[in-house]
Amino acid sequence: MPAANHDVFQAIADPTRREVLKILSREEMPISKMTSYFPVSRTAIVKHLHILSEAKLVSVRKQGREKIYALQPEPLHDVKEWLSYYEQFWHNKLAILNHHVEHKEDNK
Amino acid sequence: MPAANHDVFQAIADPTRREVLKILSREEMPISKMTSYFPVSRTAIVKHLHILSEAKLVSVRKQGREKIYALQPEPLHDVKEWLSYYEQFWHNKLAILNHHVEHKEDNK
DNA sequence: TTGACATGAAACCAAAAGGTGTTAAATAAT
DNA sequence: ATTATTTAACACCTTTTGGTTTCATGTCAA
Repeated sequence: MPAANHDVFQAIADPTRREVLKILSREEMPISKMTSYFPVSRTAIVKHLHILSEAKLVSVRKQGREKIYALQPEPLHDVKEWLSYYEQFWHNKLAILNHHVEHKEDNK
Repeated sequence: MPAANHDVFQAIADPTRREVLKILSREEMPISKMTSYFPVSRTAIVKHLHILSEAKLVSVRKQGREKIYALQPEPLHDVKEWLSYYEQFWHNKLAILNHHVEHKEDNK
C-alpha cells in the first residue's frame, strides 16, 4: 500500500487513473471488469482504485464476492475551484473576443 | 534532469509547484527570489521550475545573470476542459439550486 | 581585478510510483 | 463436494520523485 495520503490532484495526475474515472462515469463495475479494459495486471488496477478511493473519487460497495466501484465526482470541485483563480490570467488575452460577446449580451 | 515528459496534470500534482504558480501569478521573478519563499534548497526549486516549464506553465527569459520566470496559464485550459466532462455528474445534485438560478436568468 | 551574487551541473539518496508474480481465502455455480 | 471465479495479501523489482551537497561558471559592482 502506498504512502496513505493521496489528494485529488495526485489522483488525477496519472493517465490510467483518468481513464478509470472515465470508464466509471459510464458504468459502475467490479475490479475484474475494470481490469479487462487495461493492458496491465489486476494488481496494478487495484492499486489505482485504492488511490482514487483515498482521494474519494470513487466509492466501493461489496456485492457478494465482488466489489463494485462507482464514480464519486465531488472532489473534482476542489480542482475546479483551484483553476478558477487562474482564469483571470488567460481571459485578458481574449479581450477582443470577450468584447464581442459583451456586445451580443447587450443586444439580448 | 527528470524523465523529460511532464504534462500539465503531473505538473500541478505537487503542492510546492502549485505554490510556485500562485507566487508567479502575482509577480514574475528570478530563481533566487522564488527560492526565498520555500524551506527547500535552490536546486529543488529549479527542478520544480523545470517541470513546470516542460508543461509550458511558465516561461523563462534571461536578463543579465538572472533567469526571470513568469506564469503561462494557457495549459490549465486543458485541465478545465477535462473537468468540464465531469460537471454533468455533480450538477444533478444541485438541480433545485440551478432551477432557482434559471428563474433569475429568465427575469433578466 | 576582486569579490559577491545567480545560476548550472553533477553525484548521490530515501522513498514513492507503477508495475510484476505467487499464494491464499471467500463465494458462486455445477 | 468440487471446481471456477473474484478478491486479498505479500514479496519483489525498476524507475521516478523530491530532496540533498558540492563544485564550477558567468556576471555585476566596486
